Amino acid sequence: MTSEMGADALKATRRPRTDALRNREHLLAAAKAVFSVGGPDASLEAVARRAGVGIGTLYRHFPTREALFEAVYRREVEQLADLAERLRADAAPVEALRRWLRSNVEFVATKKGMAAALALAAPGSSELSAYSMERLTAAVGMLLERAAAAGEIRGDIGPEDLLRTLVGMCIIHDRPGWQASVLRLVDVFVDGLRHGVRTALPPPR
Amino acid sequence: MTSEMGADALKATRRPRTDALRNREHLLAAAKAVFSVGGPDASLEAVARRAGVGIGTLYRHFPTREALFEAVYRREVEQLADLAERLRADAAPVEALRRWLRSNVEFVATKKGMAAALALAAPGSSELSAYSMERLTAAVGMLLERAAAAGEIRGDIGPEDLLRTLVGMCIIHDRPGWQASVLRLVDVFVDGLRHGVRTALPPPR
DNA sequence: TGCAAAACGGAGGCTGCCTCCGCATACTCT
DNA sequence: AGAGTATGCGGAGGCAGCCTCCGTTTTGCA
Repeated sequence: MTSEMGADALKATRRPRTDALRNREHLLAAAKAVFSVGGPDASLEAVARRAGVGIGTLYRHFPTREALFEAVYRREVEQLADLAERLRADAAPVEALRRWLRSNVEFVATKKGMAAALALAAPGSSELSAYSMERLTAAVGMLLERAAAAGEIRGDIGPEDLLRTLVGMCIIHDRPGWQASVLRLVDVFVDGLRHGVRTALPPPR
Repeated sequence: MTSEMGADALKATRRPRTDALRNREHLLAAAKAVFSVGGPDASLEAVARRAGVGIGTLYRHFPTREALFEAVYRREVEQLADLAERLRADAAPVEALRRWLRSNVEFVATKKGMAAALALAAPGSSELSAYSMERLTAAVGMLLERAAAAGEIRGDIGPEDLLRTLVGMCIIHDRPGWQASVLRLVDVFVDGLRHGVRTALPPPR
């Protein structure tokens, strides 16, 4: 606690062992594969087996199922966030929003079970996927606000709502050709956003 | 197969024992309660315990988790289908559609974990909830077609898509006040449906 | 009243979750 | 280079839930 640990105690901790890093990578790759097929309830022991490590090792690296999830998706989420940034520069407000949503559909398409996993994760444990939701919310929120500021869409729809709607649209589909349906739904929704700006508020009741 | 079973063989089978009927009711009530709290992965043994029957009895009545699910929801689904029928008589096409969707949100609001359960059930086993989906699809499809035939909404959105979108909108929400958000989302979507009818097809890309 | 069909219920085998701890290994310091 | 030790490994084991199977009990019909 005192003496030689001194000032650099924070960074002086030994850097992780190479085998630990290697195993961590193996686990992430295995988890991605297993969850993609088996969905959110896939066996963690199967993940460990596939990664070629013991179950104990899995739990040391990722103490909870949710922690593993979040780690797997962190990178993918980054990509989506970056895409939003790029679209902001490249496209007109509403069009950028529309394209981002469409890209999201394609992204989900490659994941199968993962969409459900992510969706269920959010409400399940309050801790889980805080990062992912936060990042995506910020990304889409930026696009939303820009379009709203430009007066092109109604301004009372929040980024969380939009994200949830999107996830919901994707979550059930498993039959071939579902992507076309969802893309159409996205267009309908975006049209609805634009429409709302004209009539101020839609007739209640 | 022949002789005295004769013509009324179909109805001549002994009618179910009273205890069997009673236990079945108990199981359905228990399942509704347990699933509402614990979500789709709640313990079936907990359901049996709550119903005051053995686990074997549960499995005899409902051979699979999905069968139990479907049975629980059959009645609730009926109510929604009936509502669609009533709205058809009472409201203008688009307004009927909007109200039905809004009622659905309120319905889901009282179920908590059940929404996720239903959503996950559909893709999980091909057999499951066939009835429910079919019934609701028919109900909302009727409203959709009526509005489309009246030329008030675009015609290329199917009832399944609409249902999935709706479920998706509801699925994540757990915080207080979420209903208001979802009701707004529903309005946005309906606006989008109406808007689409004017511009024929939205600009792709 | 008697008896067979129908239903009951829980023991038991299986799998997955997660913890715990003795053993192996890779850094660090001399 | 060598030794010492923190760090990581991995699986055994306890627990809970899933589902099956079968001996026992109950009920309805004759």
